[in-house]
Amino acid sequence: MAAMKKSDEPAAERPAKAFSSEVATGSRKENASKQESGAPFRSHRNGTGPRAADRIRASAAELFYREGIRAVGVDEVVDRAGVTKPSLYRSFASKDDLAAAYMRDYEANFWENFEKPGGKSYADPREHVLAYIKVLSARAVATGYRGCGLTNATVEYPARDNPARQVAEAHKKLFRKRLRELAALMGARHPAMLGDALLLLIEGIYVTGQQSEEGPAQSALTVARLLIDAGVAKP
Amino acid sequence: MAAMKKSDEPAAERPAKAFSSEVATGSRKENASKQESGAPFRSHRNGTGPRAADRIRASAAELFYREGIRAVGVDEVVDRAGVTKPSLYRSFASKDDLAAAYMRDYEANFWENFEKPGGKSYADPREHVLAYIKVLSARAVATGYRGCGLTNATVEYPARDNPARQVAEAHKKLFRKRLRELAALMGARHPAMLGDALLLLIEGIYVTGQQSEEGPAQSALTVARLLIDAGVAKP
DNA sequence: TGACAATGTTACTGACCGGTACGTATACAC
DNA sequence: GTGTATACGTACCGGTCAGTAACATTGTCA
Repeated sequence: MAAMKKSDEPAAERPAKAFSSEVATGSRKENASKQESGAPFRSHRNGTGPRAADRIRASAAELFYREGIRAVGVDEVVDRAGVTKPSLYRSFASKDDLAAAYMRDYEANFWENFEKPGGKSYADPREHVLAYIKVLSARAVATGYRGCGLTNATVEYPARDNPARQVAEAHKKLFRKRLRELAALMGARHPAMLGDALLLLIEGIYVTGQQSEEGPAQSALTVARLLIDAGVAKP
Repeated sequence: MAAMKKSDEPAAERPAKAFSSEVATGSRKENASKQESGAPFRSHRNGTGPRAADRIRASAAELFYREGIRAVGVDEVVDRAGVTKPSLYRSFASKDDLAAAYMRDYEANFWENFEKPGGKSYADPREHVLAYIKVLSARAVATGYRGCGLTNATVEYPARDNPARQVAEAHKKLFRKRLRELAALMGARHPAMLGDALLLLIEGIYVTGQQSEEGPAQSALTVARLLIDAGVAKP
């Protein structure tokens, strides 16, 4: 029932380029053709190419992110992964369990993106946060942006006991804490409030970014600067 | 195919107390019991109680808002409405069409709530926006809050051609325009930017409000004041 | 009273969905 | 080589879903 295999491969936060899966030896390229028939995945585990479970994770990551979890059936996931349904249910107890694994992978990837926005580390917390928001808001106004997978999951699954939602909820709690921490490091007069302000702004970017291109995310960086400057200024 | 009956009864924005439907003569009370069997709705249109289509709208509004559109089947909608499936399909071409109607109803209700927050009109645009955010953020930290139905629909339906999404997208465009307008009336130096800042904040409230109670929405009113004051101040 | 509009009743369809029973191929141990 | 564990596929199941067909029933209004 509660199998819960451990995550070792982060899911995609950016829409395209989802497949990665550097777990197994091989490094087969997998361009996003709806149903690759050329170069069929050699079955029965012969050393080249990722295992079924990893292919499923990658397939689920891409499909769940782009179309939503509820909208995607397990058949579509396994088809895209080039495996069969029993392979899915050997590694995951249920679709809900797969969705939870997707959430964990997504979260791991999120923290990479957040802690090193644009691939760079930042010593200054202010520059750190602004860099993240800059990268984020650029992505958010691009075509096909679908927001934060974790946020979207809380919208798709309002029930508290849903496994995917639980991962997402826990993450959001952590994220809030981290932002407050960074606000404190900035020297904010009210770190909790500045952290919350930044969180509201960031979640606003996530969600408006998928409502339309040319959305309000354009203004986000300026707003973030304003919030931070107002929050750390001497009274 | 594209029937699209006109809306005349707004959907609920607050979670509880969804049924209203003042269209027909009667005003039967409808407390939210999962499957009211007492006082069965007198069928065949006898003058008391709302028509089938209205009951369906009300039922859909409550269920779609609380559980999400995809999560609710048409059977559940008609069961709760106390009508039968053919009645649904006599008034709505498809579930998608019903969802679009739900969106239109929701939007009508939204504008009422937005233009008269707490039931009051405001001459001062600053007080107007702040009043809305005050009412909103209070609701957003309450148990069972589910955010904005229109926003949620854009998350549930990423495909641009989905009828419900189209209503939601159009609404968000209008809402952005309205906020920029109010920002201009406040005397903002950059009305477009202040409007966007407020939009990002409000959408942030919607979405974080359903992630947890005690969320960052607590700080929203203070943040809004800060944004407005910074945006209208003399340079 | 009779036509009509609105609704209910029953039963059905075909597609899809999550999930599984069971057989099969490969790799490795000995 | 044979045994065994592992990784995978084939084929299927029962349930649910959106949507429909055909007909019965009731109230309204002319």
